Amino acid sequence: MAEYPPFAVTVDLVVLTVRADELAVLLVRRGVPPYEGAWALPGGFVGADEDLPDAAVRELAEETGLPEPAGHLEQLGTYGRPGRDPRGRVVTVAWLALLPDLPAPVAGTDAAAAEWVPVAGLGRRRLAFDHDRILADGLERARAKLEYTPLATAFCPAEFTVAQLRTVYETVWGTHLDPRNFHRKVTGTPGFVTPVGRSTEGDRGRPAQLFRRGPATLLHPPMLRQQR
Amino acid sequence: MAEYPPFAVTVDLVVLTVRADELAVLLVRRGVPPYEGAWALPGGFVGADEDLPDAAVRELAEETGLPEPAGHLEQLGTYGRPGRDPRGRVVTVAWLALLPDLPAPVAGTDAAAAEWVPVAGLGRRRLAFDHDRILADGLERARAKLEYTPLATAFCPAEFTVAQLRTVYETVWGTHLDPRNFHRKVTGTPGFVTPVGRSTEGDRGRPAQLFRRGPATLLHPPMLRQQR
DNA sequence: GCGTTTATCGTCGTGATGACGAAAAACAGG
DNA sequence: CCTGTTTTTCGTCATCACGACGATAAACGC
Repeated sequence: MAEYPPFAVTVDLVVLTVRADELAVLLVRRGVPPYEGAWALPGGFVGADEDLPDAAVRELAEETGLPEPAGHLEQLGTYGRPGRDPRGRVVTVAWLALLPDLPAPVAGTDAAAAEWVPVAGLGRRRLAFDHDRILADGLERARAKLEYTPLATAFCPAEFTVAQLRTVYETVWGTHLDPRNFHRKVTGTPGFVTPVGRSTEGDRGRPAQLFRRGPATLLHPPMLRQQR
Repeated sequence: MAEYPPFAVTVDLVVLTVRADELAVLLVRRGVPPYEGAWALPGGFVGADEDLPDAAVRELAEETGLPEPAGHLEQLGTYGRPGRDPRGRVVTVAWLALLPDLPAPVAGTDAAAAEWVPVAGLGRRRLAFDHDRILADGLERARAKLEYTPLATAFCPAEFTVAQLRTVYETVWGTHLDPRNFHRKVTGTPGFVTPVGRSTEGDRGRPAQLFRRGPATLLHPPMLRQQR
């Protein structure tokens, strides 16, 4: 293998959650060069004998402090433009994680502290390396996948109401959805959600039925955002 | 960078086409160990100063013998399980290419000759490395993307008839579609196809209008396969 | 008891779709 | 020239999904 150019391989994570009616991404502030002091996606190098999904799960656990989160993790894409890392030829495998709002504070074992940053407020702020592009791709992937998969449930706790699920769609898409039509669509799509049998109490208004995510892996027909 | 484990990085291609009413994948027969004599996806190592898309385009051109094919190329996923290549730690970035049926014979510059192999006939035949899994992922991606993108046109020549496009869908999905409803759907979806103005001649039956692919990048609403 | 809030059920019109009929436009063969 | 065949293209109709609402149910605060 010595005749082939050597690469370093990293994993980077686009970790999204919905908290306080805002879509937020997990970012770290870099404490060492390059890009010292800049915001960046959490990530790290892949071990010599480590599988790629294992490296992503390990980094996710390190950054969120949770052993086995109930969310969703999928490969997003791989970025390897020469010069994207001034330290050398580094190819990064980016992953997209969708998590429920974590009650535990985010404090990784790394020196750099991680923070939830609302994506709406990122504006013109530049991330380190090519992480702007990776984040943009992750957001687009998440928004698109809500349409034809039940992945919005990954943003919710294990048991949730239809209104909570609707808030996820509205927050990720930045749109407003009719509560009645949304309710009909969610409860009418086979396998999307399954009723628990209990209801919420103590909130304002009529108690809502509690659901868990259903067995469906694809929504037929999909939940389309209106395009106008 | 010396403190981080070194990897070799390759690109592998899932190149699909529709020919003779069959979905076919471009495969090469390996001439050197490991997996000597086995079928494998075409691919190769990424250059020391080469971007990943450039490497994929280069390999595609080498294998198909065409400088700039009119098809579609997108990143499929990255596979890096330790042990997937007996020569060492190799991470491969897989790409999915959809091409029209090439009139030119496929003869790459590599020693190993490339061949179109119908995917239906692959059956229990094992490909080298983890290429079975990569091919399966590529097929699933292609089938899914026909639903909500106009990518079926990538399987067609620059000018095509509605019937040719329908054959693509039927071949990739393995289903039968009603010609009248398909015609209504294709011509009624804005931006899917644009009429050329001319028609076919010499074929059997009524001459068909010729179309080019339209400007749309997403199909709204999507062309759903019936699930029953 | 009453207003407020939220969840859930209905209704109605519209547009997309599956199933299918029918006409149009070419050709082959008598 | 006529007829049958093939394929494209246009219509029709019932059904279903969906957007835009109205209406009711079930909690709470006062």
